[in-house]
Amino acid sequence: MRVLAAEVKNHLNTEVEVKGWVQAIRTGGSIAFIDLRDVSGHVQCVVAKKENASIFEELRTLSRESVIEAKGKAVESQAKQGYEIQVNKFKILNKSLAPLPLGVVDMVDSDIETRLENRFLDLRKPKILSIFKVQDTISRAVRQYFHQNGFIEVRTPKIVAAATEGGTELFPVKYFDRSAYLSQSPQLYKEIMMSAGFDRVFEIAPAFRAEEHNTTRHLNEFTSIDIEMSFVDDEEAMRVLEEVIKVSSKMVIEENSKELELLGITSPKTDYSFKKISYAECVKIANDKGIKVDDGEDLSTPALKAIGEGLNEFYFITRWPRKLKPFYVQPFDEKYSRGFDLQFGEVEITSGAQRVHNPEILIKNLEAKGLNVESFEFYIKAFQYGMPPHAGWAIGLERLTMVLLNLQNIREATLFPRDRTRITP
RNA sequence: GCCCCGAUAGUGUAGUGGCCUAUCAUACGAGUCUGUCGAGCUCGUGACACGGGUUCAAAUCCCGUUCGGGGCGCCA
Repeated sequence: MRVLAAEVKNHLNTEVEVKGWVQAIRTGGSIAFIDLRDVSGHVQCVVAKKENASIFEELRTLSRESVIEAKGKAVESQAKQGYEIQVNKFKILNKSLAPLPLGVVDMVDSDIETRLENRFLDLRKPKILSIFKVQDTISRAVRQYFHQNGFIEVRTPKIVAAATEGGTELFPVKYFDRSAYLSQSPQLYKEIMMSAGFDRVFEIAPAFRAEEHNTTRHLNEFTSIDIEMSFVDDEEAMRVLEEVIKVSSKMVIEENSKELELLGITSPKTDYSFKKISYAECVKIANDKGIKVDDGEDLSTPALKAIGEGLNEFYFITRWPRKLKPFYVQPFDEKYSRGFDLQFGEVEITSGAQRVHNPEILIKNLEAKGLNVESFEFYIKAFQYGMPPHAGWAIGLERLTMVLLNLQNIREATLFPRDRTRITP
């Protein structure tokens, strides 16, 4: 019966069997130690030559990162962990080649490129694994929250006929004898689900953007956590968003203390204030800090840096000018909209809004943005037979992971990032 | 789409026209060692991305190619 490395301490003075990777080998003339690592952690295994010469020989000639199974008695010892396994049975399940393309526990760090090229090895590092354990907690927390609050999980098509929002570039795909695109966002479909009467939906799914951006916060394929709610306004959507983030960071703190420590997050913040700053205020703040922004112009990265400076904190930017937001965003007045962004420092985490629910206004907005109304017919139709008022938003899972863990590059928060130059591994 | 930068052993680096037969660490290999845990010690293997040019002389300067990193725009 296999025991995980982290569980060995609960089986002292009994025979245990562990399976995993040989992380380190330290040999003396007649005693050999190996650190065996699995998903839970690592444990020291020891063999003395005089007690078992053949195992001793086999152990000392192993290559690092080979996969083995070892049986023996778990005992208290002078090992750093306070216990170890005295191996009496041992089997190599698969040898590793040497030297390794990158060291799993070496003193020297590798470049991000080397790491991503050899991601299977990079991911063996307990610290890197921790990122994805935390990401798992986040997605579990948001799912749990949604299910507890009346949301239905849905799946919308990722192959679409045309651009949904304009603006961003799409990846074309061949669809039999027609051309189609990879979906940039489930926006139109989750709104149609409001017309369908599902009341509240969420979807956690990939989104594809064909922009040739080359930054530490953009991916060409990312995971979008999308929601849409009927009969609510922008304020309620922001309240739900705030709760979702609080609930997930709380669960991370509760369940991932070991991982947070490995990642160097010693005192995770819990009391985010979720201040609301209007677009107009943001323009003023940026200009006061010497970053010129004209009223009505989009907030540039330097402007967002100035606004987010020193704010190690989530905050909303609300009341965006209508002309800066997509056609489906509900107007607030002549000039402003009910669209909002959630920022963490300079990074945009979420974009959301109360949506237009009146089909005439929708058509007017489409025309005003220069979009082809005909190609949105399937969508507009859903508005013409009883569409409730609704609001929603989308969070980038990788971006959320990134800011909660203070990662410097979004690729760190993705197993196999798809960026400007990478489609493999 | 625009702009900037980089490429030296498996990994990460030093190097600024001659002292480079290329530094150091780590990894790897051999040896040594009964309690290691970043093991120690001895010895060894191993690299200037590719192509052209300048020069008496190029890792170093120039041009091109390839690969990569980053900033802006845009966005999650």
